Amino acid sequence: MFPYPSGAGLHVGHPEGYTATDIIGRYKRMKGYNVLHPMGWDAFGLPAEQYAIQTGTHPSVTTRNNCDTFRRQIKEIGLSYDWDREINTTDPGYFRWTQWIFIRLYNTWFDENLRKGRPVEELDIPPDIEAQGNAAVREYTNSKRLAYYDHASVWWCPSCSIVCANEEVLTDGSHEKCGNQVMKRQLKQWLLRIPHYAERLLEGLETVDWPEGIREMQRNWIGRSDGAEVDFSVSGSNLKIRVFTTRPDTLFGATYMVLAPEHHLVEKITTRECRKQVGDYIKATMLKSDLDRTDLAKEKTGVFTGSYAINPVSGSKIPVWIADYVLTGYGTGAIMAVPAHDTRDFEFAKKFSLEIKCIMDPDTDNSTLREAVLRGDECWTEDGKYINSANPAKGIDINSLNLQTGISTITQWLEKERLGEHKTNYKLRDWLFSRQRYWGEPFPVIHWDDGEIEIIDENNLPLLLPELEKYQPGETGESPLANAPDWVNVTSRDGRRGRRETNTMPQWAGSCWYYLRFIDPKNNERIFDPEKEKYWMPVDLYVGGAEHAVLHLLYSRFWHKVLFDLGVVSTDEPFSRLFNQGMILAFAYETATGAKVTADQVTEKDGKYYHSETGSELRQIVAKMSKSLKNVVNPDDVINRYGADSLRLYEMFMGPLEATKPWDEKGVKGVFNFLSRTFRFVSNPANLHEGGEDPEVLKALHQTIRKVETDIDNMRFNTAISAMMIFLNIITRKEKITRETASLFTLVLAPFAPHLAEELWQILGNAGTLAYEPWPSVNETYLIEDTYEYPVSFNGRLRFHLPLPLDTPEEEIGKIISADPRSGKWLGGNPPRKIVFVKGRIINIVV
RNA sequence: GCGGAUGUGGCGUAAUUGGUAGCCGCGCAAGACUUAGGAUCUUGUGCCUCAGGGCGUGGGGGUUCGAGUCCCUUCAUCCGCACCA
Repeated sequence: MFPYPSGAGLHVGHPEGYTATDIIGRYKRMKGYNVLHPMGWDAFGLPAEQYAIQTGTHPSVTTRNNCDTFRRQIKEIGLSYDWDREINTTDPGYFRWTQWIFIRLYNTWFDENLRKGRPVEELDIPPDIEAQGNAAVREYTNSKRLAYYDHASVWWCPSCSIVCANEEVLTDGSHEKCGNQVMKRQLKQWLLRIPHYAERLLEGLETVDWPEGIREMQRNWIGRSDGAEVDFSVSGSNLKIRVFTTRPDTLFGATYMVLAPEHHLVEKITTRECRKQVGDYIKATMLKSDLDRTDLAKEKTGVFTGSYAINPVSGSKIPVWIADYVLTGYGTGAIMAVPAHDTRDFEFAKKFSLEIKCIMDPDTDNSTLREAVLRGDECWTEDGKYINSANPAKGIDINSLNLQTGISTITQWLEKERLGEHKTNYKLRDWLFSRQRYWGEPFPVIHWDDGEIEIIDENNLPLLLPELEKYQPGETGESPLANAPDWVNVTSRDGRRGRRETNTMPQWAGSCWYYLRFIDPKNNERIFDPEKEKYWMPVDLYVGGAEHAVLHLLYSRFWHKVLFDLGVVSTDEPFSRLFNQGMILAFAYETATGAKVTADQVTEKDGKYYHSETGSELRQIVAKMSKSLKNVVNPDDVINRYGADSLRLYEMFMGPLEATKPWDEKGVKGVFNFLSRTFRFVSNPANLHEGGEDPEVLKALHQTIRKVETDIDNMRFNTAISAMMIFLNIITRKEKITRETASLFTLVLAPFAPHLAEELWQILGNAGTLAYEPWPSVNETYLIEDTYEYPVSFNGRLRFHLPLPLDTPEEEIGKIISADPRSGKWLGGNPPRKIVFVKGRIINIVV
């Protein structure tokens, strides 16, 4: 995953994944593969803009400087990127195509029958819409587009005058940048209809080689749930309240209903007597943040509307309440409450003394619990046998059925009676796709004064950002782009007036498709050459942090599927294999009062840590690297002290790539020692000879080649390095190896420590670079063993070792063991009861 | 609460996937070389030990000739999600 080039430069966490793919890239090249290993910059984003507000420096200047720093640092690490393919999301030659994709989204609708996106030109307009004229047709078309413009409720930070993404709002409802409370606000926004692709996004997860945890997180985020929608009529009116439930089987236990405070029927059904309390409650709800509303520690709240609904199966009158535990954005924004069999409804019913009617005899051995459930004193959400669940007059009876058959029986009945229908719901919501910022891709959109939205012709892309005097956002929720009237105001040839869209796209936009542009980064005619796309896609290996588990990886998959439906790309999924590298933590030190101390001011003595100047004792903690903890490790410092190869090697030697692990400079010293010893040994002519190679060295060499190649294939770089260390220890003991062996070992080391390996390659008298030398092939004949040192155990306890030819027949083992003088002690004069012999593994004697 | 993962020496970790627990590295100890060592090299290093051995992979139980690995149970830590009906 490409980085956001921050002003702070790289920390040692960045090169972890980069080194891993670099090793694989170099190794695969040696194996003869054509490798696409590129790098670029996800360079739109808020920090450069905040800096512009403070200093007036144009974000492009800040961005360029930051990219220069990142590029320099990455080059110093020796990452073998193809720099001809470098891309930058802020480059007009790049974001022109981001805008192009937006236009594609705008001009696409989702065909539910074919389950794919199609151009809006292919959208059938229903005759009754057609008959209503152009405006109706336009509205209908807009309601189908994957990108649409509408009112949306967004987080707003009044202190920064800026809209915040959900992830920028902390748990206590404050803005992470300034600490002030954010509020909800209605603004006209661009949204993308990602939920249309929910099912496709779920299905695709089954086809990719991704970590199970990430796939599960995406499934949870998409949040498919199957159930039914059921209509409840309001007593004394012809209004109907539709609810969504995953448990239609508990309909007989529905003793009240709850609407979300924002539900459109609330006003209509609230009786005059209840108007004040309902109004007050709605007002109070609006003031609460979403986070307050979902806080489980808080008691449930709600008020009665004064109206009753009719339970469609039992015919009984049940009260209708409003409560903020029912969310407006999910399902129908209304529920039937079954307190006996839903924990949330149970809590609510207890608090407001509502009826709790048990309709299921629980499957449990706990008789106290069972009786409590039957009395309505406890809540039961699992399986059992239905009771009180029949209404002969309506022809429905599910008594004595279990949960699974109960759900299907009652759903079929509901559909037959036209009271409801089977329904699948998703948690996934429309994606809020615009931000009130300057430093992002401008939307290629004009809003004409008559309300029409016009998309700029794609031949006129890119639409560039205007130059600004000030980057401060407007007071009213307008983007800083509103400060550029010459840019914003447009007049058509026929005199029609309009304004350009002043929102910009979120940072996700550029990163949603960057992997595609690497295929053909300089193409000015099209987004990429389709032939090249077919050649390279899908991405064979995508390495990045788990923090992008949902957002980036879900958004990318969504865009990719739309592009696939439109025939722009040739694969349904973009990333065949995903690997998450673990986070690198670092030691931090703090004084008794909690003040943080940088590592260079810490002295270690007898396992304790002291401040170098004050001498006071410090506490060592392991934590994520951050400025506030003063524990950020800069790769520049590591390179200055130990060299780039040591940095690379330690990044990989620390532990498994997927593990979270703490950075420890002592560990860098370990791999530095290994590289130094390698250099001293191989570069010393006294250690090299031209004769035949010692068979033990040959065997060790070929074992090492085998181990390193299988480890690279499995992304287990830590054990590959360990194998090379073992080989060095062996040849150091042998004191002399052939020049040939030294060269082959150098090639094995090359993907990990390319700088040192090149140096050794030349010292060994080889021509040119080793970068394109073929990877050494394993000669199996050197690996064949004829004897094996068997561990001999008695009752599973290892007692001694016994070297035997590998072709020793099993029948002879007993004799050999009995004949061994060491056996007597463990046999204790008895014959072995049983001998377990596993060829080439172990011998175990049961006494 | 739900979901995912992880628990192995003083530390980072390894273990042919049911077959010798602790490879490799750090640290530590002793020694060599040295004016010197935060350089280099050698040796040792899980714990206990009456020196024969015993005990050891978070705890308890089980399967097996044999368990870090499989099963049951329990505890702890980390990461996600969280009133989604």
